[in-house]
Amino acid sequence: MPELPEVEIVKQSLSKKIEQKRIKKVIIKNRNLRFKIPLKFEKLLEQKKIKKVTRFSKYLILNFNDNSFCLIHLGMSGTIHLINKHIINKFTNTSFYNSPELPKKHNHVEIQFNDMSVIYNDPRRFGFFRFIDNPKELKKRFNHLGPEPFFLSFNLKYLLNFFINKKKDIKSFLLDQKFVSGIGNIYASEILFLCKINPKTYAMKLSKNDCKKIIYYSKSVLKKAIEKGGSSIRDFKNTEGKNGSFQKEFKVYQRENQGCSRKNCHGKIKKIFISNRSTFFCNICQK
DNA sequence: AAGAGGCCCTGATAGC
DNA sequence: TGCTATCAGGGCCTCT
Repeated sequence: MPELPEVEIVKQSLSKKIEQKRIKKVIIKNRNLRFKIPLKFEKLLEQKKIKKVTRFSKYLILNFNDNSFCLIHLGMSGTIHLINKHIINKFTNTSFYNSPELPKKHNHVEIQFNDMSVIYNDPRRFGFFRFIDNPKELKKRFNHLGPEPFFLSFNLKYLLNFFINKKKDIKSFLLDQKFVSGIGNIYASEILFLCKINPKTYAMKLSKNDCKKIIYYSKSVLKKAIEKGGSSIRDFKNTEGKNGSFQKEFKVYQRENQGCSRKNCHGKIKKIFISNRSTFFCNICQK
């Protein structure tokens, strides 16, 4: 589910629901996520108060009052569910895992508060939870990541400089979190369509104007997706179980063989694979 | 150093 | 009905 806009939607609802609350209990059902959750993890979180919930790129960050953090990544299939206590009390006093509101399988992590519980579900287990001791450590975790499209540092000078002698396609760079962080496979195709740039174009071949368009549309696509509550393909819902609607705005993603939506373009949407990831583009207006 | 490719994992769907 | 193959929103690691 989760590129930057979907993670932002989760962040917004988590902020509303758990900020200023104290973690009462943490119950781990399956420690084998992307990185194994250490045995001491529960103790590190219990009794900590959540000062703020923030996000960087596709990472969720629980900021605790004592300046420690919990870093959460949703991988490919991670979802977060909020369950109110009055519901769970009908089922069990100790765990929310059996709530009928949850998926039946793959609920791995439960963080309990007085009045509610946060449940992490992840069938493919590509996501992770990590306790971070201090702000310096946190910063270190993000050291290798490029700017988000929204940052001022994601500017023309940065792109032109980055693309010098880069003999690799632009689609791969949009997915490369070291170059720009937060864009994933869906929005990469959507952004390049709006730019009218072929996804296989080598980065070093892009004009100044191409770079300007990439900057502009990276921001605008992500911003609009956030406004629409994210994209709900397969099972993405916000923590209250509501669907996003940006999937209705897709111009190319999952539109193979359909006509180009651009006025006066008679092109057809093609699907190709670039570094093993599906890539969609119009065969006419993207050259 | 840049770039290509494999791999982690489960589930949904397509094709026989 | 049930097999097998392929693909899915991500990112890390290794090899050349």
